[in-house]
Formats: sequence, C-alpha cells, structure tokens
Amino acid sequence: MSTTVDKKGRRSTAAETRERILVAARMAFSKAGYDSVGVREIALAARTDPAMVSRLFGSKENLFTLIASEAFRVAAPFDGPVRGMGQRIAADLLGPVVPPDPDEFDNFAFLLRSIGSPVAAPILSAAIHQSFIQPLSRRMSGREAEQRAALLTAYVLGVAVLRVGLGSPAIERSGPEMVSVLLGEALQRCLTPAIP
Amino acid sequence: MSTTVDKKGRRSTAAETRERILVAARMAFSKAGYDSVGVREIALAARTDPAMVSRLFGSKENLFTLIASEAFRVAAPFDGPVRGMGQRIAADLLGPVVPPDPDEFDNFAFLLRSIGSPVAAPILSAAIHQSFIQPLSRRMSGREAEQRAALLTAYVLGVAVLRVGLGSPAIERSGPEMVSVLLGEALQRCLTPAIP
DNA sequence: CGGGAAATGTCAACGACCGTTGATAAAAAG
DNA sequence: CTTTTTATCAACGGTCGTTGACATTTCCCG
Repeated sequence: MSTTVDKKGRRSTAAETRERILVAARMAFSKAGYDSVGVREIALAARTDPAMVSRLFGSKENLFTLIASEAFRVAAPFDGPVRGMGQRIAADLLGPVVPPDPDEFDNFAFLLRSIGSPVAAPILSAAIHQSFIQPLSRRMSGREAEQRAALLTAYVLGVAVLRVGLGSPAIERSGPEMVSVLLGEALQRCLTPAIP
Repeated sequence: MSTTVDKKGRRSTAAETRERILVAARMAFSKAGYDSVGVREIALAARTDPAMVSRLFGSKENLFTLIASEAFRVAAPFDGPVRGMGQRIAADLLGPVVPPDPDEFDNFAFLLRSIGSPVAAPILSAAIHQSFIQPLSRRMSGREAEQRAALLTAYVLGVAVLRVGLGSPAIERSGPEMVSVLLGEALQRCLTPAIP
C-alpha cells in the first residue's frame, strides 16, 4: 500500500503533517487530558503514524507544551473597556452554548483535564501565568493588580471546574439570572475594587 | 520470608489491612491523582501486597469511589452562623498553611489531581454534589439556593485550582490583604445576596 | 533526462508499566 | 487436625512512548 496522500494525490509536507497532528492533539487533549491520550490515538486522528509525532515534535510532552503555550491567549470578552467587563465575562462563561460544542477546542477542558498530571501541571502553570494572568494584570490599575487578576482567574476557572470538570447541573442552565449577576459583580470587583 | 506482621508479632486483621490501604491510597491519590497512582504504589505504602487491594476493595476504581464519598464532608469553616461565613471560608482558604502540609490529606488536591481522569471525574462529580453542594444549599435561604451554593463552590474550587493545581505565586502569600477581603465578600454574596 | 540525495512515511519491536487473577503458602481459629 | 482467614508470588493480556531500520516519494543538480 502506498503512503498517505491528500485529495490531489500529492504527498504531505512536514509542515502540513505537523499541523494535522497539532489540530488532532489539541482536540484529543481537550477531550481526555494529557495522561489519557496516547500518541497512537493522536496519530490516527491526524491520519499519520505514531512515529511521526516523536519525529516532528520530539516527544508527547513537547507537543503538549507547544499547544499549552498557545492556548491561553487572552480571549474576546477581555477586550474592550474595563467597565462592564465583569458582566461580559460572566455572560460568556455561562453563555448559551451548554454544553460546549464537542467538535471545537475548549480552553477550560484542555486545562482541567490535564491539570492532574504530574508532567502536564507545571507546563500549564507556566502557560497560564505568562499568557493570561500577567497580560490581564497589565491592563488593570491600582494596587495588587496581579493578585486581583489571579483571583479573577480563580473565579473563572472555578466556574469552569464545575461546568466542564464536574458537569454540574446547578450552574449549567443559567441565563440572565441571579448567578450570572453575582458572578459578574464578583469579577468586576477584581478589576475595579470599590476601595482604590 | 514470613508474612507481614505488626510490632507485636501478630498478624493483621482484614479490617486493619483495609484501613492501611485506605490511608495510603488517600495520600497517594491526593498527591498524584487517580491515573498516576498504581495499586503497586499504594500497596507498598500500606506495607502489603498489590493483590490485597483487588481482594479487599474489588478494584482500584471501587477504592477510589469509597474515598471520594467520604472526602467532601462539609468542613469546619462552614459551621456556625451564616453571617461572616464568607470571610471565615476565605481566611481558611488563603490561610497561613502555604503550601499545605504534604503529609496530610488535602481535599482540593485530591479533587483537582483526579478530575481529568475519565473514570474518576464522574465519581468526583457525584461526591461533590451529594456531600457538599446539596448539604450547603440546605443551610441557605432565598431563591436559587442550590445555584448560589454551586457558585460559591466554584469560587472555592477556583482558588484551589490556582493554589494547589497551578501553584500560583500570585495568590499564595495573602494575609488579611485586598484579595482576601474581595474573596470573602464574593462568597458572602452567594450565601446572602443583597437582593432577596 | 537521469541518478543520487533528501524528505517523508511505514512497520515492528523494545522495555516499562498497568490492574487483575489464580495458585499456593503461611498463620490463626475451631 | 481441619477449616478459615490472611498473605505472597508469578503471570496474564494489555497499553504506553519511543526508536531504529526500512520503504517510498520528491527534489535538485549535474
């Protein structure tokens, strides 16, 4: 049998195969976590061979590190003015997409499903700080900005734990209700504390 | 070589061995998570044989379920009057024991290090709801009590994620500072919302 | 245009761990 | 002494990440 070809009968570039593996690995890690995902599984989804993962990325750990370092870029609800940002994030967090589309990458699932792994945890820790908490705190004014940014991150991650990690039915269906208001206020208080 | 004996030269009861395994497993799961802990490792720490784990508990999964079902009993800071409970929980969460003593069982570590495992996650989900969120919500009054209890739980778990999961230096050292006040207020607002 | 070099893909195997089970030994109980 | 309880050991079938040898395709340069 011949080697893998794309639709036009051509063979893949290394860069193309790399990209397919990256996409497949992102999804797999997001769905099942670092420890539960094997390179064979990733390679199958990427229509390639397990050996290519080691070839192109060095190791499964390197592949994971690469994905993690790009996963936590500060997202859409964090753009725009600081005023009202709390409610914006809350609305996005408790938004209508419940449960999230299983066919697209989920930051929170990616984080929570791998945070227990002794090898993945330090990688995720570094990524969260460098890509999220620090950039966010730089947009904030006032004292202890980084600590407040971390607290905000904690709230967000906590909601994520309950929703994707534990699949809690208690928070799941929440439109513009009390919980959403409470969360929005709590987030806003991290951004702009009442006492300056 | 003879079989395992205790200090008095006597042999262990099944109940005693069971207890040693339980203690060892609690610690191991809390330190490394469900997937990373092997029955051989547990048995070694419990001074017994890997086969005894399957013998006495049926399976590693059963053992984990047993531990999980007893791990999330509502804890000390949740006793007493609802007034000021938010600050009490915050103080306990951000308390002086940082990092927590690695020689004693840690609820949060136990939860977070195993939440990524496909087999452990549903077990933990059930345990958290039955042992924590529901009992807590029964102590609360007002509308949407269970949803607010879940939100409070999310905050607490989020802080735990940052501290034990990610080892965040941003929240770690926090005495009676701004972050502690903010967290306490946010928790209290879940317990006793301003708008009844 | 041809041939060798480079790039890409495939396959099989390694050693290491995993949870579990059955056979068997040792100790205690009756 | 026989039965029951507790412990030990070896082995099973399986999955894991990684590697080296080899096959195939593409490219480049003479």
